[in-house]
Order: sequence, then C-alpha cells, then structure tokens
Amino acid sequence: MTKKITIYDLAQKLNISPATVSRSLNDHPAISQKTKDKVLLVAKETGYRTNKFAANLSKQKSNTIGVIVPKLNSNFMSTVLSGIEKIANDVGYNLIISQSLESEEKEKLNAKTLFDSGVDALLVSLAYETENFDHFTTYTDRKIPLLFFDRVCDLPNCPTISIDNHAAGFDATQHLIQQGCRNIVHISGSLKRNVYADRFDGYQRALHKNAIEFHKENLYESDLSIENVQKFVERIRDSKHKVDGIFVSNDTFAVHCIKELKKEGYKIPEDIKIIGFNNDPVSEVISPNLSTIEYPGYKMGMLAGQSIISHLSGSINIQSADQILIKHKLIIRESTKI
Amino acid sequence: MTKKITIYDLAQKLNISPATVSRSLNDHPAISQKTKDKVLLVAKETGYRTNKFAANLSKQKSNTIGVIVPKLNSNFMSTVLSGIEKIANDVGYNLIISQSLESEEKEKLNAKTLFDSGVDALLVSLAYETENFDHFTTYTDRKIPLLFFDRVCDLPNCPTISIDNHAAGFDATQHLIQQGCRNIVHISGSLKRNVYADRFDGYQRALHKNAIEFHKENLYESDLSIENVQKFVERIRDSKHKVDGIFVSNDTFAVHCIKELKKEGYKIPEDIKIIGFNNDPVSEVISPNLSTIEYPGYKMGMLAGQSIISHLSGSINIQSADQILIKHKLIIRESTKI
DNA sequence: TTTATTTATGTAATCGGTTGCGCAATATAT
DNA sequence: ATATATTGCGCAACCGATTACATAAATAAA
Repeated sequence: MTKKITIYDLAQKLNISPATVSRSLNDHPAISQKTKDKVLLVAKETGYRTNKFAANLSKQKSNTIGVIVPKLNSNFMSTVLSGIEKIANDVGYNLIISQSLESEEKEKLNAKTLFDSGVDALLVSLAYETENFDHFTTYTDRKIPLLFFDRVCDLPNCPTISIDNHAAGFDATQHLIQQGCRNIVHISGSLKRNVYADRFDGYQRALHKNAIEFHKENLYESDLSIENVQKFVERIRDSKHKVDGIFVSNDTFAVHCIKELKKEGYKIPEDIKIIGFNNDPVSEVISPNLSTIEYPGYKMGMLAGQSIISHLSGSINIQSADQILIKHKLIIRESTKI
Repeated sequence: MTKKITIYDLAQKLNISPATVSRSLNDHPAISQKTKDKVLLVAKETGYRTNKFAANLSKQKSNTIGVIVPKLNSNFMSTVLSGIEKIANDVGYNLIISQSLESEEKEKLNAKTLFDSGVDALLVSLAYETENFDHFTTYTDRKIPLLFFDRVCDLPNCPTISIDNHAAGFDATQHLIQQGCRNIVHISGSLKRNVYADRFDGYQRALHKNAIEFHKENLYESDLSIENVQKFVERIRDSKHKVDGIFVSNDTFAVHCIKELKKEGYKIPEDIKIIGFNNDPVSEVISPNLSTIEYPGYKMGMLAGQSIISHLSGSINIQSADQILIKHKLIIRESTKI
C-alpha cells in the first residue's frame, strides 16, 4: 500500500533540501529546532522509514553484530545468547546468529559470510575442532572488533570473556577430595578448547595438592555426546582401581552418567560421588540432585554484549579489559554428600 | 591492510566496464564464458568481496530473515532456532534473531526494527501477551513473507506451522483417562495463545468423550513460571475432589510439579499420574520419567525455514501450504503407569 | 555602517553495485 | 551479398542516504 517515502519526498513537501532533511532526522546540531520539528512532523505523518540499505552504504556500518556459536540448542548457549540479545536490542543493535555445528569448516564459512554481511563486530565461541584461526584475520586486519566468549583463544587484541576454568576445575575436584574421594575420574570435552583444558588442569592441580597421583586412565576425553555415557560407565565399572568420584565437564553428561550408574546398581553418592559443570536446570531435576559449578551464562552474554558495544561506541577504556573473568561458584548438592 | 576492491577496480584492471564485471560475478547469461572466467580469476586474485550494502541498496533485498521469538533460552525455542538456522545457512541466508521476552510492546519494537533492517521475510512465534497484530501489517502490506510458528495467529495470507494441539491435548488427556484418572487437572499457559487454548480444548473434548464432567476449578492458568508450582501443588492438595491426574502444558513445569508433589508425600504415578508436553530432555531425567507429547522442534524449525525460503525464491506452490501441521506423538513413561 | 562571526541551509559528490536500453559484432537465413 | 537474428558488452541512470564544502542569512563586534 504505502509506497516508500524517501528523504527526497520529504524535502519536496517541505521545500527544503534532502540534506537538511537527513540532518534533521539525525538531530544534527547545525539545524534549527524549528526546521527539525517540521521535518519530524512530516516524517511522522507520511510514515517515513529510513532506508537502512542506503544508510549502511554511505556510512559503511550496519548496526549489526555477528555471533558464531557451536550450537544454538544447548541450555548454556541459548542463555548466553539471550543475554547478548538483551543488551544489543536495548541499544538498537541487531544480532545475526549462526552456528558452526562444531565444525571448523563451517565456522570459517560463517565468519566469511558475516564479514560480507558487514557486521560491525563479531562475537565467537569456538567450535570443538577449530585449530587454525586465520579466518579471523579478516576482522583483525580491518580493525573490526572481535571478542571470544566461553570457548576462547588467544589472539592479539581480542578480548575474551570466560570464567576461571582452572580455578573452577580445581574447586570441583577439591570438593570431591574433601568428601573423601581418592580415585577420581575426569570426563572432559576436547582438550583443544581452553574450557576443557583448563578444567583438566585444575583437576590435576587439586590432585597434586592433595598428594594424589594422577592416572591418565582416569581422563576420559570425548565430545560429550550422550552416546558415550554407556561406554564410560562400563569403563568405570571395569576399572582396576575402584572409582569413587567423577568430575564431569558438563551437567547434561553428568546427569546421564548418574542414570546409567544407578542402572548398574551404583548408589550415588554412597558408592560414587559426582560433580558436574554449568548448573543446568537438569542438575536440580536428577535424583540425587547434582553438585555442580555455577556458570552464569546470562551474565556472560550481557557482559559480552556490553563489552563489544562499548568498543563500537568508542568508549575510552577499550583496550583496558583484555580478559574478563566471571566468578564461578561451587554448588553442593546431594550427589557429593558424604 | 587489504583495501576494499570494487567492481570498478576490477573493471579497470580488465579493461572492461563495471557492468560486465557485475554481470560476470552474478553469472549473467548475456556474458561470454571467456569473460566470466577472466573476471572470476582476477576477482579471486585481488580478494574481491562484494559490498553487500551496495548490493542490498540496489536490489532492495538483504538475504536476511528476521526471527522473533518469546525467549531464546528455552530448550524448545533454541531447538527450533537451530533448525531454522541450519536451513537458512545452507542456502546463504542470514538470520537476525530477536526476543520479545513475552512482551507485546517489545514484539512491536522488534517487528519495526527488523522491518527497517530490511529483512526479506519474518518468522514469528508470538509473545504471551500479544492481542493486537497491527505491527505485522507493515509486512503484509508490502508483501513481505510472514510466517508464524508454534504460537501462531490467524492472519490472512500468513502461513503457520505448528502441531495439532487439539489432538495432542486430546491424546494426553485420553491417555490419563485410560490409565484410570477421573479427576484431571489441566495446567495451562495463557489461553490467549493458540497452543494453550487448543490443548485445553483437546483436554475438554477428551473429558467429554469419556462422559467426565469438566470442572472449571480444574483449569490452572498461568505463565508457567516455576514460581507457581508450589501454589498449584497446594491447590491440588487442598482440592475438594481428590485429583488423580495432571496434564501440564509444559515439561519443565511438570517436572517441578513432580518434585514438589513428591515432597508433599505423593507417590507418582500411584497417587497422581502426570503427563507433560514437549518431550524436553528433563522429562527423561526426572524420576519417575515423565510421560509427555513429543513436539519435534528441530523439524519445525527446518520446515519453517524451508517454507519461508521457498516463498522467497518464488516457488510455485507458495499459497498452497497455508497451514503446516507436524505430527506429534504420545510418549508413555513411568509417570502415568498404572 | 561596515566587517567579522555565527548559524542555518543548500549543492553535489560519494558509497558500490544493478540493470534497462542501445549498439556493435558475429552468426544465420534468404 | 543483403537482410535478420543473436550474442556480448558498454552507457548511464538508479537505489537512498550521508557529508565535506560552499553560501546565504542573521547576529555581534568594531
């Protein structure tokens, strides 16, 4: 129905130049209030909508932030995204979200596509596989703000947001030890990713501090997909040394371990104590409730959003925060009770 | 580092016109293969990237699909989004995702913003509150494809994708009845939304078919936020007529009901049988496992994506599918065992 | 009153592709 | 050999806003 109204139409109606219209709409200081009011009024009446395409082209920016995540459909990720969206939306930025599906190849493609789409900044949580980071140089070369969250990597001038996974891994393990565990299995995701590598490191440090020797058979590395649960539980059952504690890098996996262990006749926490990671909703649903590490996803999302937006709006303290660490918290529930 | 290469640069290098370059890059039939090859080659060498801003401006399309969902961080929604993203990404569309946070006001704003951003199409799942749909006329007026999924509404020329909530509600209730329940409570979300209204309707029909009278005290309407669980459980406890079955419109809520009921000393399923909705992962974690209705979110997302994209690419059978229904399935688990 | 400032608006180039139309060159038909 | 199609490419307008620079009008200073 309504056809597109352009600033030229408004200009004609008001007998002024398109430039003045443009400036009025953008509240440029050099325009008199009287003129601005007139323009705004007519703009409202005619239902004028600025054409973002044109504006983007001449300004070479899109008011859009790109996001690449491994998977959309995980509780943690969608919570983070929710936080990012909240912030971005509040300040008028759009979010283009894409998923790498844990594939380096797809991550590269997404990075390229988003670049071509002209995103003003990029937020990334890395795929499991990714080992090479060249696909991000396009951004760093052109000074497009790039920020990593959760699954981060160490690129020059790229701020990161995460929790202190070292400390969190330590705390989780230390807790198990305090509860009397002496032969603790660690179920980890890909050690290529900082989040898992650091937790593993924390696990080792805790063992060491308590003078417990680390046996490499006690490290179970996988992609943490549920299919592995049974295999791992069998491995625990058949372990030479009786396993009395498990630190799982992910609540979902931990929960399914509990189910499977119970099927095998284990009593949790009497026979084996288990602690997870993330504080997913499921951790409070399983019986016994799962001890875990709280990982505040929503907060992380909001921080990521704020950080990148302050970059974009050129706040002063840009370079100051290269690495933001969010506090984690040990949550003790039944699965590690003595 | 690398400065922007434009088609003008390529044209100069090759001694041809920008128009020919543009056409070559777009594989226009009027250009000889020889020329195309030359252009493509130089484009590759120089690292040419087409400027989407410019292309968008002249084509007046953005290769972008807007999505408005109530909340990003729910298992169901993120699963649907994952499906949409998969499809969109495969065919080179970007997804701008925004959340209404269940507020009609924010939904309106998002609709406006996305319109201004020039999305080629819009996918919507309505907020709890939304009663007025005028904010979508901007789209329908300009023939911008608009599709509703899950929480749909009846607008002319707007296809919808959902499951048959009538039938699903009926099946769930019928199952409870078959298991011997005679006084069944239905815990519903806002009846403004089709999904809940239809399920409620199915519930009533099942009762009626089995000659069970419907008591309006047995309908518990809320926003299904967990805070209501305790209140509802007390209401069940204090009910004049002993409640022996509950049909909850949402697994998360159902799971928390089970937890609370167990605390109150109820035995599930012996004292009360419960069935949920969605087949969320939690439904298999709770003990006893929750019977539920499978709601294939990923499939719904993929269908929504495919449908809207075939609209955009002008496939013939556009108007044919006005309403897509996805099959649901009754999943019987322990919580409704006799 | 004249000159110097300040304020408000206009002119026109620019962002980088896309595309209708026209023209030349080559191929086909008569 | 001449007329008619066909093919390949260039010209130039266009998409709609932004913005450096110029200019006119209003105000202040001399």
